Amino acid sequence: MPASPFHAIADPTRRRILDLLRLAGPLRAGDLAASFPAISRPGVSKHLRVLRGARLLRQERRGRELWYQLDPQPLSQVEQWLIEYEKFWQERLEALKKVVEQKANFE
Amino acid sequence: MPASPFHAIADPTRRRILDLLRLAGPLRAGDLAASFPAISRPGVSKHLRVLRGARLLRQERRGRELWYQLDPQPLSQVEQWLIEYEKFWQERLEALKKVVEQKANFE
DNA sequence: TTATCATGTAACCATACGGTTACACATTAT
DNA sequence: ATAATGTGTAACCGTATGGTTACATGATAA
Repeated sequence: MPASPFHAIADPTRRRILDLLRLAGPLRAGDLAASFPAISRPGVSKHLRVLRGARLLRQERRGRELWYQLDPQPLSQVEQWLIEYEKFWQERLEALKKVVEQKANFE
Repeated sequence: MPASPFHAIADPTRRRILDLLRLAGPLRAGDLAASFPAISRPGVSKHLRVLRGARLLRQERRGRELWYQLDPQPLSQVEQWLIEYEKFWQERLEALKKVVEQKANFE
């Protein structure tokens, strides 16, 4: 079951992990764990597992180190879903604009 | 605790509820429940509660009926987060393009 | 070869989640 | 007044989630 990206990004810690990889480039599992002093290393490791399940991470083993890199591709699924809502609220903005203009004509 | 939109859209049933409201316009709680034969009415009601908590729904009482309407505004929070990733993969595509062109020069 | 390091996993725990049935409460219909 | 309708909530249940500590494994360092 390749977990959905919607579920993967629901957790704020997981979003921060993705942000770190996006901003800092590839990082080792230990680097990531060290970035979350409030959570134990295995705790972070479990989040990495979820992100891997959603295919949001690529991993490369270099000796005993494991480097993680962001693969944003599955996020396009979320983006696709959101696009329909952008259209929706664009229409609502258009409607609002008309109402405001209408009102302006009366003042 | 105004639940985050990230969490609200993590569940597929809740996404379908939002889709219904987006496509069909305002609907009564009962209409929505009827759209999910596999889930009991209180089950759907609990999903509505979560969506309300994320401020994704506006409700209007009309007699004993309760009409729900989509308010997509909080989704912009998700959109904002995603935009940074679009930039990121755009850059990766650019890089890929260059690599491919480079390769073409050698063949 | 032995110790150390980097990492994942297993087992466990408390809480959240998604579902159910039974109930409560207004509001409309009879 | 009483019945029926529309809706939310409480209590409960099994499973998932996010966290922990202890352990296993593979790769470098001494």
